[in-house]
Amino acid sequence: MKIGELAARTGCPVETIRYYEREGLLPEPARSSANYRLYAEPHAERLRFIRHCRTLDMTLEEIRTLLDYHDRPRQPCNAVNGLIDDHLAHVEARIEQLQALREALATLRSRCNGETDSSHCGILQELAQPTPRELTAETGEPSHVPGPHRG
Amino acid sequence: MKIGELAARTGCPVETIRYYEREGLLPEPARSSANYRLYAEPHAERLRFIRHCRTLDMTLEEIRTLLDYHDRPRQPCNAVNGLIDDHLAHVEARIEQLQALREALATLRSRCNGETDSSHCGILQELAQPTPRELTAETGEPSHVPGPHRG
DNA sequence: GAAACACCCTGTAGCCACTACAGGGTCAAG
DNA sequence: CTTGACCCTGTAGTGGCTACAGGGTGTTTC
Repeated sequence: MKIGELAARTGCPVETIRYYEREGLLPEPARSSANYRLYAEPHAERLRFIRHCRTLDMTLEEIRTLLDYHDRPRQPCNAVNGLIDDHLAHVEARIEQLQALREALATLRSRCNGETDSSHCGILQELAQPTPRELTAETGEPSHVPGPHRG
Repeated sequence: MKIGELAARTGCPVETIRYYEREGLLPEPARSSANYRLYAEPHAERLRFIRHCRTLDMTLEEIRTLLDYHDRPRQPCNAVNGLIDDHLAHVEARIEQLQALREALATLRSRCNGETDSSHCGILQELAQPTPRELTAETGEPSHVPGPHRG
């Protein structure tokens, strides 16, 4: 099958498939006489594996590691457990951060008393204050889970 | 004060201050005879405002909008409320996504039965399956809140 | 007065995981 | 023979920084 069909079957954009190939996550497929990429079922399976991991917000680096275990199955799988555990910890840490954020935003939101003139807006006044310590504090290891702004 | 002192006072790295200036969030300060940036207290206040917003995971674009209200205070502040509400909604949506993610990861984690050989690892087998619909589904508007991987 | 050092400057490239072109080739249908 | 859908490579852009390279400035110390 050509790249468009693979894309349709897996729900992964064509450009992203080529990107994964450049990144070495997908092997280079065969080519037709017109230099079109020609994929078979194993490619589709591997791509589904990658996309499944991506919906779990794993980095490409983490996925590379998992694919490595997948490709060389004689290794012990403890490291797979460890990778998942670490990732789970990252996600949980990020949830806690975002919950604190939600609290802070809700408090902020309650500052506005309905003045029509933004020079008296409590939200803007609050934001002009230095950031409270509990939001500034380093939370140990970096979380590696993105925040609220994604396409 | 020079840029290093401003950085120390606000906890914002020097490079980031220059970046905010390039982005038009901080006005261009006066310069010394040696072409060093010279800041005064209003610059520090504005920078604290920006950093406070950033700890609330607002985008620079959102912050630009808020600064606009801050700078031209005769405008009504309803839009400020709206911006905060929208942002809060993004954060809440992202929390829900991450909670679903946590569930999925926990389920995945439970798949490993302790086999020593990764060819029998239930986690890898599970990941090789197509992504379940509930994780694939489009959730309406994009969330714009980052996921679990951040420095 | 010179050397060491901390600080400052500009400009550019890198990070991640894509996404979006530009500029071209291929192929089947009408 | 032209339209249109698909494919190719390569490059640049996204956000919010971060990290240089390659230079200038200013104070301190020998």
